Amino acid sequence: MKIPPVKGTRDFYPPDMARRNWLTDGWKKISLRNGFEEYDGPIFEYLKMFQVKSGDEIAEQLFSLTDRGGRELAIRPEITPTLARMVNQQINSLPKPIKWFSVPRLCRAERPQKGRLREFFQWNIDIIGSDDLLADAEVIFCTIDYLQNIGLTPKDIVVKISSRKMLAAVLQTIGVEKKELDPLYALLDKQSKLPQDTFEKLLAEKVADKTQYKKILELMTVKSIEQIKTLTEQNKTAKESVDELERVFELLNVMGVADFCSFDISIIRGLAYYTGTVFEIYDKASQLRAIGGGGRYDNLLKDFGGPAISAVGMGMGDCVLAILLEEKGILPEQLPQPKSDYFIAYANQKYLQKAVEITAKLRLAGFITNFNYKFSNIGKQLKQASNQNAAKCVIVGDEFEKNELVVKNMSTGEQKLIDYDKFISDIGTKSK
RNA sequence: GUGAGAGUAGCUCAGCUGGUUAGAGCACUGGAUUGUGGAUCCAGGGGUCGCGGGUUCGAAUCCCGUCUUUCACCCCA
Repeated sequence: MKIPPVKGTRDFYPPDMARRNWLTDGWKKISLRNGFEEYDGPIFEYLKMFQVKSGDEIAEQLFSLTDRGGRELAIRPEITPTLARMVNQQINSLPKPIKWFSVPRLCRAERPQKGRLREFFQWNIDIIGSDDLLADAEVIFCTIDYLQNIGLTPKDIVVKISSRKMLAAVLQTIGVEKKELDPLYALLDKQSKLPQDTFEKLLAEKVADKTQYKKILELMTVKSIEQIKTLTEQNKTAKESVDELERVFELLNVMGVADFCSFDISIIRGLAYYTGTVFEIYDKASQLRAIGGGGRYDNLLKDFGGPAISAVGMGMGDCVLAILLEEKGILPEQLPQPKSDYFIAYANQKYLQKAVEITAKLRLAGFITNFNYKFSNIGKQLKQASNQNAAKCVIVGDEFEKNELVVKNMSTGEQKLIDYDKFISDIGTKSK
């Protein structure tokens, strides 16, 4: 019986696994150098956990199960609720700000399409317990640090940044009621995906007041923060939020990553819990869906039964990123060759035993070492050695009668006779 | 949930206006080469042409259904 792989999942054959590791190792390396510590949680949680901040529609896109004790569980579709739970549990003993990162494997029962699968990996970084704009800037910097590190430039990607707080304040000065904000966000967020006339039509349906409608439309065309200052009569919150956003850009400039960043009023993010800075990373051509995104959220911990502590975070999935890197020719280049240190060849079946012994000694000393189970001629064994990218090949042959081995450097082709005892005593230990 | 395209060897695909035994490249195995690799040449293994039904003397090829997959919509934490 042939059982196919499950829809929306991937098999990672060794070359794929090498790429995946290259990607996730990069996430980890950059997180650490930006001062984040790694955490992880269980791959499943109570179903309820994922229903707290989102409705039933999202619950339909969960892989859920009932365990034998009747508990309703779900495989995690995101790690933020777990993070909130973990932080809440130890909130009083953790030094602030908490800077944590994770690379969880997540599952969502959505229909797969380009850049979206049912199982994927997502890099998450969060700074909890600081409302300083430095935290906002640091999260964005860390994100760019990674993207830049793997070879992407401002020609390839752009981080579009805006502020929920500012948008809310400005919309309110225009006259939009607070309770109308969320449904309006949903529409404004789609502006870039819709043809302009469709967008205008939908907006007109949503906003009955003609003056309001015009002002919103005008607001959504602004290209700089400067324009917003002059666009509306200022109220205190609006002014404050504009200053804050400018401060974030100033910090990003100081950090030397301003080339990657641009203000974009249409960045709102679907999620209701964002309260301040919001940002999304896109490929420059905007051909792909967002590579990642994040922002400041003030109520998340509280929603999970903790204190009202401000936080800012970012999430980036592996699917879209991999597509972009593939297109840019970065991923294939980076594919690490499986590399071994030694290949032990034997010229005659009677030396097999010795070859096994040498292999074991080298392995115990930390060297990646291989040999062939089945005897074949030296040419074949050398071919195998080069296929395995062995740095050196040791040949156990008739020289061994004189207590000698042939050690061949596989890249130069150079080979020499080495006394067996000397070879063994010189093995040393490979630094790990 | 809605719509469109695609399923032929391990992979990428050709063959498709029906016609004998279904092909190529890459990969794999063996040989040329019984002690010297990466190259080259030769040979070999590997297929229920996604599955089921229909039309036909004859179906990989045409028709219907079904499954899978890709892409788009919805959604996007």
